[in-house]
Amino acid sequence: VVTWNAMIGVYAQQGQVEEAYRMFQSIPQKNVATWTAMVSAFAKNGRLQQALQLFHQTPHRDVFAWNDIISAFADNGKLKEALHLFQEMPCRNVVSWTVMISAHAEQGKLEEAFSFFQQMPERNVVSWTAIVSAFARQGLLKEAMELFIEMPQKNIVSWTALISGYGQQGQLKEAFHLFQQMQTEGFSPDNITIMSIIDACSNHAALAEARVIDTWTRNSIFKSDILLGTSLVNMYGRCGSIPDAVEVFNRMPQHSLLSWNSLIGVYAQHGCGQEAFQALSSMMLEGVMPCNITFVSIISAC
RNA sequence: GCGCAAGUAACUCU
Repeated sequence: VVTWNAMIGVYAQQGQVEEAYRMFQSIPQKNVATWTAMVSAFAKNGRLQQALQLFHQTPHRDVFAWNDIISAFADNGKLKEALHLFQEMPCRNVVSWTVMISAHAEQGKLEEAFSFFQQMPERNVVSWTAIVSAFARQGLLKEAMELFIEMPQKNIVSWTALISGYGQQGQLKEAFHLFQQMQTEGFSPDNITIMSIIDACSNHAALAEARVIDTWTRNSIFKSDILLGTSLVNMYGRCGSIPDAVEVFNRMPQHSLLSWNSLIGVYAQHGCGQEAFQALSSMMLEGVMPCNITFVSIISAC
């Protein structure tokens, strides 16, 4: 049963809801976890009705099952229903409360989110991070920072939430300072941390900072992947530096269609038709087939 | 033991 439950989760993650459901039906002895996994599978693929229906059929619903369906409603923007279920549920745990925090934060209802945070009987690092993130995303950096300082334990997610808040507000120096500080305190940034800084540099056309983060990814023991490389290319494009964009691109061990599109897009932004065409033939030499987006970029480069 | 909650994100146009 344990294995089956896990497989439902795997199918769900890949968007194979039908497969998951077929498997679910064939499982002889289901437990609550089986049902919850299936409800979650429906929910994550936007099948709220089926999720709800199955939830109602679930025997011996526990707090996990309840949290799951509440979170499903919340994810689909049905805050009212989520709240109602939260009030109806027989018992709540820290996850239930945290779902309410993030659900309200998502809708911009910061006051409510904070009120849930204050009312909850106990908090963990996830609930703290949820509230820090809520304030940070709204640009209330002072409040976010205060809560961050106050939180008893931090992890990489908490740090990233705060950093990305500063990044989105264009407070790059502060974002970088936090980036340093997190490492001083023993936390290694991951792809998500880096991506949020890249995004900040891109959106604020901060070339100097862009180079700092690029250099960091090069010098640290850090598994950079295609997605990150592609984002660096885009970042340099938005910061207006073609040479830097080309250099990161060439440094990438693998290029996907999207990486090529990004490079060509950078050329396009700067009207470099010649280079765009060269890139087009290079990509085909590498065996990557251009798509319509590629051609749109090529055309606009000319 | 399995199922629920927190951080970022792609390329063109919008």
